[in-house]
Amino acid sequence: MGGNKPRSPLIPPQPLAQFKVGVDNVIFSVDTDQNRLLVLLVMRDAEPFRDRWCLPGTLVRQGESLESAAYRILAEKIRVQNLYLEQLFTFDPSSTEDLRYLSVSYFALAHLAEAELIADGVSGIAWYPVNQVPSLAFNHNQILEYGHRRLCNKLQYSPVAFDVLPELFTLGDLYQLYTTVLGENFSDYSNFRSRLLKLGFLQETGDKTSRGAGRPASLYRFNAQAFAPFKDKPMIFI
Amino acid sequence: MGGNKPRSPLIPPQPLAQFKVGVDNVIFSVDTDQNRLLVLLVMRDAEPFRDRWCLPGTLVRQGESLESAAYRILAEKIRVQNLYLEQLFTFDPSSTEDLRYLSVSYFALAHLAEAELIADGVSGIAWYPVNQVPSLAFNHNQILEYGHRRLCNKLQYSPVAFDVLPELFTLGDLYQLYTTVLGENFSDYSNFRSRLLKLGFLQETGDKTSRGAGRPASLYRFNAQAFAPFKDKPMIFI
DNA sequence: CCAAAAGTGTTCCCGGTACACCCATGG
DNA sequence: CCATGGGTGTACCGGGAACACTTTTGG
Repeated sequence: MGGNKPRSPLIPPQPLAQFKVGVDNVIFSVDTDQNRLLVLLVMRDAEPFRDRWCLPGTLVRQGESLESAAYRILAEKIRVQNLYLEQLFTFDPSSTEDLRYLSVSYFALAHLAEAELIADGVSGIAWYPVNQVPSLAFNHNQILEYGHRRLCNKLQYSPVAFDVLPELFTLGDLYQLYTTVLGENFSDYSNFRSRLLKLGFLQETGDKTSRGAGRPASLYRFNAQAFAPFKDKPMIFI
Repeated sequence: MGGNKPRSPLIPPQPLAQFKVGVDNVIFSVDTDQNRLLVLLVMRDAEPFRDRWCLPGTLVRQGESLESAAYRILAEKIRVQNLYLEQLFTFDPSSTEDLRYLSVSYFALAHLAEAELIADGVSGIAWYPVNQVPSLAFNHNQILEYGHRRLCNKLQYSPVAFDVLPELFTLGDLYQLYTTVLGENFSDYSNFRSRLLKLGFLQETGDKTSRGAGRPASLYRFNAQAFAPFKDKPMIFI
C-alpha cells in the first residue's frame, strides 16, 4: 500500500495460448475447354467431417516454414510447372479450447493443362467448378469465397495470369483465361487486345500457332522487364 | 514386401510444430496540422532488442482470439473512438527452432485528434512520422512497410477514411487526409471534390463550420446505405 | 480591403466502349 | 467458298486534369 506497484513482470500474468498451425490451400485452375473456373478439393478420410470435401491442407511440421508447408501439400496433390502462390488470410476458428488451431490459408493459381492430379488411391481428389462446390468441411467454403474474390482482384491489377500461362501463349489464350474468371462480358476482345499490346510488356515472338480452323495466332511472351515500371502502380487491365 | 504399404496412419510420421502466436499492430494516424502520416511505436523494455523501438504487440493468451488480442494491445496504448482495423499478414520469422513464434500483423487507422496516448510510465510510446522511423526490433520495419502499402491502396478503393473521420466532417478534412497519406499532388482539390460529391454517398447536413479565416465549410456525413452499391466494385477515388 | 479557404465552372484530352470490317486458315 | 477464329480501324462518349473564377468569412 503506497508502495510502487510491480510493473512489467517477466512472466505475463495471463497464460499464453499454444497453437498448432494448419495450412489450407485454395488452388484454382482454368478449364479452357469448357470455360469454367475450377478449384481443387480433396475428400477427408478422418474425423471430423469424414467423407466431406475440403481444401487440401496440412499441419505445419517442425522445421518447416508456413510457405514450405503450403508447397508440400500442393506437391502431394498435383504436379505443376507454372504456379502462382500467395498467402490469403489467417483464420482463427476455435478460440475457446486449450490447444488451439490456426489456419493460414494460401491461394494458388495453376495451369490446368500442365497440372497432373496425384491420386493416392485412398481419398478422392478432384477439380470442382467453383460455382458447383458442395458444402465443405470446417470453414472452407468461407476460405474459398475469400480466395475467389482475391483471384478476381489480382487478375485485374497484377500479372498473375502470366505465371500460369505457358511460356508462349496467344492473346486468345490470355483473353479466355480472363473471361473464364471474370465473366463473359468483362471486356470486348479487340479492346482487351489493343489495351494490352499498347502497354508494351507483351513480346511478339514472330512464331504463329494454328489450332484447327481459323487464322493462325501470333505467339507472345511476357516481358518482365518491360512490366517493371507498372509494378505497384494502380494498373487496370479490365 | 509385396504387401500393401501402410497408408494414412492416424499419427503423422513427422512431428508437428508447436507455436506461440504474437500480434503486431501497425497503427497509423494523420497529423492534420503538420500534414504528416504517423505510426505508433513503443520502446521495448525487455530482451531481445531492449531499448529499441517496435510496433505495439502482444502474445495471444488462452481463450482470446487473434482479433481480441489486437484490440487489447491497442486499447492498452491509446484510447480511440474511431478506428479501422484489419488483418495484414502472417509472418513466420523463425522456422528452425523447436518452439516457434508466428506473428500475425494487424493494420489500423486512427483519428489522431481523438486518440489519446496512454503512457504507462515505464516504456516509451510515441507517434513517429512514417518517413522518419528508426530501425525497429524484429522485422517490424518490414511489417510497417507492408502496412503502409496497404493503407495507400485501401484509401483509394475503399471508404476507410470515414471510419476515422468524426461523424461530421468537411470536404477539406477529407481532402487533407488523402493528401497526407497519398502525397501532395494526388489530385486537385476541386476535382477531388466534384468526383466525390457526384458519387452521392456524402450527405450534406446543412450545417457549416468556420475555422479561422476563410469561407465556412459545409459539414458532411458518410452515408453507408448510399455507398452500398459500390461495395466490392472497383471504385477509385484517387 | 485583403488574405485565406470554400465552392463553381469550363475547357481540353485521353482512354474505354462498341462496333464494323479485313485476314488467314481448315474443311 | 464458307465457317471459324485472329487481327485492325474508327467514331463516339465520359471522365479525369488543369486552371480560372466566384463566394464568404476573419482580421
